[in-house]
Amino acid sequence: MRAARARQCPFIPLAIFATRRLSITFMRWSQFFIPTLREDPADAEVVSHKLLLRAGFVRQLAAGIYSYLPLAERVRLKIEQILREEMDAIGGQEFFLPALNPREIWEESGRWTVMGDNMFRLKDRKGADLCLGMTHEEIFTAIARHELRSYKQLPQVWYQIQTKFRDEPRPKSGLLRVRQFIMKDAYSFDVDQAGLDKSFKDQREAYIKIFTRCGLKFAIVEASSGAMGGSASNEFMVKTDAGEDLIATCEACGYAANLEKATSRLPVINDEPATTNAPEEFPTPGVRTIEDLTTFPGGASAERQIKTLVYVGTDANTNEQSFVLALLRGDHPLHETKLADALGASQVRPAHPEEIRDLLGASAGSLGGVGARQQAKRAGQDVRIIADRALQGRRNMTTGANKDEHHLRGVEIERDIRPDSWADLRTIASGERCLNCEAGTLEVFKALEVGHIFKLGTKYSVSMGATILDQNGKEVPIVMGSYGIGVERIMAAAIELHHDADGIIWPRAIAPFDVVITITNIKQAEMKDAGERLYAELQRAGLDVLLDDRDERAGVKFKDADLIGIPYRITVGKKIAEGAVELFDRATKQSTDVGLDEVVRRVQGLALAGR
RNA sequence: CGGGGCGUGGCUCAGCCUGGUAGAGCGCUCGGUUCGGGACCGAGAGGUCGAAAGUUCAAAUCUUUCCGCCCCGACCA
Repeated sequence: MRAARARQCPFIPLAIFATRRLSITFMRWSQFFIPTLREDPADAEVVSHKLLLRAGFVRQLAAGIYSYLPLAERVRLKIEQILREEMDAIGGQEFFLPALNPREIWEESGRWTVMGDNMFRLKDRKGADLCLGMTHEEIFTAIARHELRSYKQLPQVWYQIQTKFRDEPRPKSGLLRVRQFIMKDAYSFDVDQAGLDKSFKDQREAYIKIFTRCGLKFAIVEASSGAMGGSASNEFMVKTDAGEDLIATCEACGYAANLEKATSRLPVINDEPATTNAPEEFPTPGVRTIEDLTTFPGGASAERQIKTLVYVGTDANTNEQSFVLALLRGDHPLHETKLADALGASQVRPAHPEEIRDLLGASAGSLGGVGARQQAKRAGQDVRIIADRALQGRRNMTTGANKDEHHLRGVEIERDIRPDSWADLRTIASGERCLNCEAGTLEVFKALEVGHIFKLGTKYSVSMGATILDQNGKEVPIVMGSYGIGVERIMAAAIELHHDADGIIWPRAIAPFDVVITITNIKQAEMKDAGERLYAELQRAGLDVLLDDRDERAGVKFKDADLIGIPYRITVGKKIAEGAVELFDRATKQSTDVGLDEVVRRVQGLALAGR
């Protein structure tokens, strides 16, 4: 641990002289660059953004682009050190790959197109296309395919801590959603699925250690793999209203999933048998919505209706677009990611009104699955019908007739519509029963994604030709995994979780300093001398110490110290006459008198306990 | 990309509706008094009012275009 700390502050172990000089020069508040602000900056909305600005950690350069000032840099280095230690502990080897990538490599995987406008692109002087890396599957795979030949070389776990670029449609919330950020991304290379399972498990356990050490409370949830491809993925989520994801958790059994994946148990509905053996059309003038039809005479309650949504999906492999009808129970909202996943689509969008009319001959509000295929065929189109599982076995339902202001009743889905496939398409809601256990109820929370691990499988190795010879001398694609952590998001999440009205309360392991010494009156020699002595002793004890030697009133110093969130403060004041100082705990705001001879040991014990 | 808001000293904002040539608080500099929870008094420095074009005798203020930033939505490995 000591060696690790030394690496983080390269000058310390080199020479005693250097240590004293540099430290004494740069860790004094009077010279250290900490531009605190008295008022909340106008542009900041979320707590972490406000505090990072106010406490002098960051400054904004452009939308979603931030400069990290010395305090933030120190936090960054501490987080990265934890990342390195935990990656190294599971056999990870650190790389450093280019952020500037040629177009060709991204075309091999197909993601030059898939990434769309989210990718920053540029041309060099010769006119060749380049991009700024959003993630590094392609580049690592390119190295693997050239250099890895035999199963004997596997497994490999490669990682880097690198800047990523994403042209977010809407950067927001300070460091939570930015266009340039630092990511620890790791990639595993295995011979087979069993190897991947092991690598994935190693990463998962390392992630638990990392986030725990960083002072975050988090949930591990099942998630969609999305454009990354692959078979399984887990997200590491911090519950906070500043987050943009929604997750569902079950207190009873610990089930947790992103809403894009979450399922629940619904009460069984026993339909009355249909009175007819075919759907019956009836006029519904003025009815446009599910709601309208619930109150229309001869209509149906929402859970007895079939909602029909027309989407256009882009195939993830061929990039071809096609129409799809998504069928849900009338009172169930669609989750678009679930639809995309079910279709194997890279993206889906609602069809435009004209497209709908051309396809089905009616407008939204009167659409239905009955006869939709034939309608589409007449229009020279194909349409795939995919139905939510909650509709399975339902009969005597009501839905649109594909004829404006007409509906059908007595619809039996399996008989009258015969969907091409069934899938979980609906968005679940808080309070629904957990599917994973008997007793639990699901709660939905807002959460911030701080890490995401994927079982990629052979998506990249196949498309990019990364193969090795297995034990039988047979050429097989390498089985890959991909594992990311957002460094700034850890920083911001820690603040979202740990702050009060006075400012940040850093978790000890990632605080920019372990302790701040506040000399209440710098002009009093006795206080100043005692502060200086403590400063030197604490540094010698291996702590990161900030000495507040500014010629300011005590109140200003206390406010600033609280704001920037150093876990411990030693106040050198009047009690110095009796040989005592105060030890202030930022988190609990408890202050205790401690003898000068004892304070170094006390602080050392407290601060290092958090490592 | 759709909707909304905002751009005025370093920061937070007023002035704009009703044109007449720029203000406050905080911060900063100097002097003095203070000195354990963002002190007080006095004296200062600091602004092409986001940019361009237009209207006008005259534009921070009115008009047009553009740029930037924030929020909601869409989107989001």
